[in-house]
Amino acid sequence: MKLSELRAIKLAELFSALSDASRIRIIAQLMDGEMSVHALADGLGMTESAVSHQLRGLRQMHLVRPRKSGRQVFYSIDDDHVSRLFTLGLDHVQHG
Amino acid sequence: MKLSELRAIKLAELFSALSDASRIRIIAQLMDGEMSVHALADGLGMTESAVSHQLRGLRQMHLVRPRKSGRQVFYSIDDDHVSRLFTLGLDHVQHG
DNA sequence: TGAATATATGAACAACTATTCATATATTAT
DNA sequence: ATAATATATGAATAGTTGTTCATATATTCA
Repeated sequence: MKLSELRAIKLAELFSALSDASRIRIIAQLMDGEMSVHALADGLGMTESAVSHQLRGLRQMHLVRPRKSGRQVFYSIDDDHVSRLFTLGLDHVQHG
Repeated sequence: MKLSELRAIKLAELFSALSDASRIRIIAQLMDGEMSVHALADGLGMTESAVSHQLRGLRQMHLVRPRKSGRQVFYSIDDDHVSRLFTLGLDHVQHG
């Protein structure tokens, strides 16, 4: 398959966004519906700063989407591709 | 979604294996069929050592599979999950 | 306005990673 | 057995990354 260097980099960046256990756990939480940064941090036992830093990367890759409400920001899975990538990966890990 | 820490790590490791442009280009090449290490290195403009190092990681994550024939080793995509992950990711990058 | 809360961000540091170079192993041919 | 070829591997190094800590911005409440 012919793949330009630029596109290879973009694709690698996408998978990089999913290449960390903390981010995976964030996505897993969001699979059940949107959540605030605070709730995510609480649920995962991470500092809010660490979660916020990670959400930034996920946001930039369009894997999660923010919705601001008052002083809270609720994050959710951005689109269907993301949950499909996630569950497909999980499949591979489970009966790989 | 409830996800054990161990499973989160495994999933992150899977995506990590796809988180580098060189490895993505290797996979892209293999999408067309099996190839020797030498042919991969030639086609990608990488040293055979670098390719071999990367193939090791891909092999360990069961993303590619080796077939030894004489002194050559031909690599191919290990299973269907891999090509599906690859094309799904490509989808997201293209019309994301 | 001022205090409190929620999130974001920059800098710094430790941990990890991809490549290169040198070398090792394995297979084939002479 | 020796030389040549294909691949693999260990060590070293440069570059990248995730977390923490301190601080900044934004919003609500009194």
